[in-house]
Amino acid sequence: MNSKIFLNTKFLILPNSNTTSIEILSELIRKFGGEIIEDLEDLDKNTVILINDSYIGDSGSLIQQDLFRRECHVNFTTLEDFVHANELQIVRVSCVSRWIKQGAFQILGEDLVSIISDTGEEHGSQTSTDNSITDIIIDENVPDSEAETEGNIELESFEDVENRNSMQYEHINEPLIESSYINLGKNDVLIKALNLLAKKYRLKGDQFRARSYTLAKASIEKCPYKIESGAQAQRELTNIGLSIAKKIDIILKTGILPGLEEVNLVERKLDYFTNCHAVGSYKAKRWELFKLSSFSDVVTRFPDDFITDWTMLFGWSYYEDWSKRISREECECHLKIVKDTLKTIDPSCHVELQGSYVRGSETCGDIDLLFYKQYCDDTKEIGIIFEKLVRLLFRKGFIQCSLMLTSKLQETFKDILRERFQKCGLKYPSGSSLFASDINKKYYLGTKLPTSVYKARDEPPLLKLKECDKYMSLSSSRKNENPCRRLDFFCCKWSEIGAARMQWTGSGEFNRWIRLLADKHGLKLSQHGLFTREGELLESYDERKIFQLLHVDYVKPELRSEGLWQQDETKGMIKK
DNA sequence: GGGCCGTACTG
DNA sequence: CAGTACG
DNA sequence: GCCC
Repeated sequence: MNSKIFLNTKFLILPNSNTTSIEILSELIRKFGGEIIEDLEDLDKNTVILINDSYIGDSGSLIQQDLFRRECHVNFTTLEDFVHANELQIVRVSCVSRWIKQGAFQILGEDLVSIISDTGEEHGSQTSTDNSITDIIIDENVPDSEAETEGNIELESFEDVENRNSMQYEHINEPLIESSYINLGKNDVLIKALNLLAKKYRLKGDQFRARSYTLAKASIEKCPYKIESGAQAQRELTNIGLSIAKKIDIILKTGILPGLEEVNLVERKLDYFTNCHAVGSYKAKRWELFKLSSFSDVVTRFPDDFITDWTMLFGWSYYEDWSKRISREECECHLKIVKDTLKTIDPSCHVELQGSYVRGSETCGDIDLLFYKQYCDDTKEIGIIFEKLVRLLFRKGFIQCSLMLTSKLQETFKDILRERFQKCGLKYPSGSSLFASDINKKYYLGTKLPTSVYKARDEPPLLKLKECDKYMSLSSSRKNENPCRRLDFFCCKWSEIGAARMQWTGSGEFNRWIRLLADKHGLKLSQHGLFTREGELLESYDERKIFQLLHVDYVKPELRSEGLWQQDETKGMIKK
């Protein structure tokens, strides 16, 4: 019944395609036969350029050009040339929903967008005057300043947000609604909305409100039937209260996710920053407050931030590589290399994969390795092995960078560090220590396999650096080279192997759930074991015993990923 | 109205 | 101590 | 924002 109205048509979405609603649109385009491209190399003469409506002014031309260029994930000038040479059509993204609705791919005159720079000159200065009155600025600031001045007592009601935003962005929201022809899963719209709300509050630094939305989302994900009303959800599911119930009603009624569209430029900036290692909501908020929107902005304005938190240099350098997923096979190759070198240092030291790998994930975000020695409860000993191991693996070219140092290792890595500092115009702080301890119980590393051992599939990163930040990038781009991976070393005492495996197997949500459960029993659980409130050890060696002491059936690692472990414990999901 | 996981490392 | 990170 |  779905005609392939976009068959043989490629679409390039600008300024970027990594916002949630654009992702949904992309799915739709693919579903109706179209192809979404990310790179200019894939452009052809029939490619249609889609422009996010929030960058299109009343007259149908591009507004906020300098911002647009900065947000652009492709080189805008190159694109412009190609567009002019091949007379490509440039259309507002909101047309997609109309095409699908009408079942015909037909571009009308009013859909077309002009991207021709009025001045023809370089971007940069021309924006300051006109933009103060453009709708973008207004859209962005009104909701936020309001929320701020309300002083956190009563947050803006959902209805308010809807009134502010739905008018302007109805066309963007529209395709999410009429799911008659969009075959989304039963509660997918709700799940997506709650996920966005969680993300929004996490970026704001409101971890608890964010967590509430995460838990509510989990409840709905596990709900086997379609939710018909907010009241029903509140009645039958846990972690859904009055406020979320109201939101559910609005979404069910209108299909809109009010106030959640990508139009919020502030959130997008925060998101760009916080996806860099060592940048959390605090730093991101501060930078955003100073109107910075790229790492190159930050390095000019607050160079000290990069000196004190130098690991950001590597977060920046590997921003794209570290957003890529890793195959299980590649995880095993990383383990083998570490294991082989470990053997030459201390053959009695063991190392094993943990994290999402042991939970059986198809792909992993990073690689977690747990080290221990039989009968050895001295983690210092392993800390010393770590240091040697890191040095050897760096010399072999496997380790690219370390986000944790000791005095010896600062010496080992000093050339790389100096190069990175200088690359972004900073002076290497040769007098100061970039480490706090001389024996670390864990290491965060960047590692890369030689292609002779394993070649990872060439996939686009999930996150892209802005054009102006790319000069620092060490990500593998399209070279015949593997991406750099995040690899973590952890260690544990032999006597704590059970509790440690529990911790490092995760998931994070599973850990929080079972620790909260321990707390309800008046106990405390950590990677060091299960303890009484007074600190008396109950169990740390035998993982199954820990489960027993908490009165829960053993949960297989495969069931410890988000949302899977409470299958026998329906109370967690459905109220009784 | 207070709690929301518990720990390691950095400055 | 706060901030960031790890599962 | 939810739960006790």
